[in-house]
Amino acid sequence: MTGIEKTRRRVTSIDVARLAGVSQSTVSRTFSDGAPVSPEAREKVLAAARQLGYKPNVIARSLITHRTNIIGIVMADFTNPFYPNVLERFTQRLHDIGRRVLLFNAAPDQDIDDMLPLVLQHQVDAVIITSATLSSEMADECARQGTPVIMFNRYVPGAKANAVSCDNVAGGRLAADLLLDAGYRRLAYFAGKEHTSTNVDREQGFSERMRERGQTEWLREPGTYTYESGYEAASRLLERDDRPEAIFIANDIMALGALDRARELGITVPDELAVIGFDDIPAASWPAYSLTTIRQPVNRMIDETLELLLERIEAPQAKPVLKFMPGELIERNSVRVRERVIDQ
Amino acid sequence: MTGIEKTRRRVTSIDVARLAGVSQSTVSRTFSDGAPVSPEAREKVLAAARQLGYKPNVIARSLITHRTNIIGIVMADFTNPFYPNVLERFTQRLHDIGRRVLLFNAAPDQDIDDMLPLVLQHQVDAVIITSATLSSEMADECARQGTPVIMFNRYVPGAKANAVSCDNVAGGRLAADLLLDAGYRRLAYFAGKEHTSTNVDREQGFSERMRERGQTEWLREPGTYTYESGYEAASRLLERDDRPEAIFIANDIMALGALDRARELGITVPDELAVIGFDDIPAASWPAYSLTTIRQPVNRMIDETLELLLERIEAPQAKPVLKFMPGELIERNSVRVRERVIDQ
DNA sequence: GTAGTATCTGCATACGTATGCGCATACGTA
DNA sequence: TACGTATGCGCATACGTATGCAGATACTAC
Repeated sequence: MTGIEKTRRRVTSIDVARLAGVSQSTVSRTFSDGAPVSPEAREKVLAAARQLGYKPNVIARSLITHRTNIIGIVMADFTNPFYPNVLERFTQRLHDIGRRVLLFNAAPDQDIDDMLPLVLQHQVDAVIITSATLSSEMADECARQGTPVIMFNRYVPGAKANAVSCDNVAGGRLAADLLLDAGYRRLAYFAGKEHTSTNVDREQGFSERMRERGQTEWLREPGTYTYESGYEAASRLLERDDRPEAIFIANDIMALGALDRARELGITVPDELAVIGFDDIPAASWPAYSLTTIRQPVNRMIDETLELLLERIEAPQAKPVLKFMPGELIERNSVRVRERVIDQ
Repeated sequence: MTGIEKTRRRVTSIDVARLAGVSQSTVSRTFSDGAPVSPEAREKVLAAARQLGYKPNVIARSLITHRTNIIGIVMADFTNPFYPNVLERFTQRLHDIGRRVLLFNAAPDQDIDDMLPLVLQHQVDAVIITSATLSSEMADECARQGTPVIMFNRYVPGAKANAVSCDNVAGGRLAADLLLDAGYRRLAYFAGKEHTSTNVDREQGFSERMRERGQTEWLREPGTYTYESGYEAASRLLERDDRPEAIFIANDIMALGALDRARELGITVPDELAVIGFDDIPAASWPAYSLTTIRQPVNRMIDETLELLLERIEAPQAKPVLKFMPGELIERNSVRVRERVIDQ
């Protein structure tokens, strides 16, 4: 090209100003939207900028505007296919509204509280935390500093932090209803990670509804929201004499593990065993599984999260909000079609 | 707490200095590793910082050091389970060496060239591009600005950009050998996205080896590296009268789609049909599929990428490098065990 | 003709931190 | 005691941009 071979020094707004014959302020204004610049000045600046290959330095800009346009996202569980999907959509949507994503990966059992100060040092405009929770002290710390925090798919009942989540209690009730309506009686619940709000709520909804419908006993196996834990829970339970007829499994990826184990044991689904999961990950619809599940309304949850996020960036001190969105039953072939309900 | 209720103004190193009775420089030195500070001064500073809740502002720091400790990662294909895994490991490893990740999501057919200027504006120390390629002009632009770029799992033959990739040609040869050794003769190749280096190389290796071993004809179906495209390619091919005995499929997620379609059609694997994939994603090892595949050495590829990255951050003008790492054949049950080779 | 308004511009300063430089102090040596 | 060296410190400035303010210009209205 006609390349300026300075090659070394980075080009700044001052260089552009000099070349264009205007002040540095005018260059700055040319690259800020609303600012008043005459068409001629703007043109000279843009030409000079093009010639020098100038791009505004967002670091320097952030320092003075106190806005980075960066959103911190803390993500804990990449092995569950539900979350990469969530991350992708968040990233796309945020990109479209001019925000960038600073990604933090919390190790499975790492305390988020250690990670958050690192996030805050970057002066992010807000933080989204998925599949992990925050202590109330840390939530307070963020509030004090004026950085909004939104938890996605988790919440802490007491804490002063915003959260958007699926209505997992209602989802658990749906699952119980579906299995009972279909005529299954010996049921089981495969738990996800203990003490997570998703697991607690799904189990609570399931249990509530079971009792309301006169059921008092069912089996329970612990798990960790991984494929392997679903596979192993199924191993333990399906070789018993009193093996269950139907299982509500706390998430889809565990359910796939359980279905694979059932297949290995020659147990046919849904005749000898029904399985219902939670999330509706892509693999749930694959013919190999055709998993009946409760779909989380991911798009709406993300919409709500972003809306809340933008609100809180404007008004950080507003009162924390919890939003719950209903899940949707997706019937496939891992639960037999429900009998017509005659009595009751 | 005993909380200072200033609540409004953000606390700076000057505030800490005033409270600690030292200069702002000393505060700065206390929070920079190698700098000389007396133990007493350091203690006073840390106490004051704790009391005020001070955390260094990395934005301001970057402005003057010309280092952000941020690595830009551009990721194009979240739906292929291979990549979330890669992203997770990159994020972890970078975190461990004190770097953060600024994440960019390129839409499937979006031109990366439009996205890169946005990345560069953030003064990232380096850029990693996965499952996407860069024009040579953009590569030059990055070089000119002194920002190293490394492509992961893709490369552009002519471009002045670093790349780390699996040796896909060798992988394609492995696949051909495995299928021919096992006695399959009517073969097919299911292609990934055309014009990607992964697809071109895998197909080239496969074709080369086929010809070397006297094969001149095989089938070919186009695809896009998605589950659906594998499913559909299988639909088209498996209902023909001359359907193939064995398929080399350009990646695992497509192979899962093909296996599911074969199952629906009642075609037994590996007796009536063999399938070999590429990547070794987690689902490949699930009993439902038990997919024979060529494993990419992800950990070593990531190690190499990071090593190269750190080198190039120190010396951005060094000559671009291409690194290829061999894949490993993982034999499961989607290809029958190979016959003992008698003649030849 | 003057006053008033609207539009644009440059000056100066601020954002929060890092760091070269010169000085002060402490220590060890002869 | 005098000197050299090493260490710690504060001053001042730099990083690259945004923006309040006042001055300049052009235009309108009276």
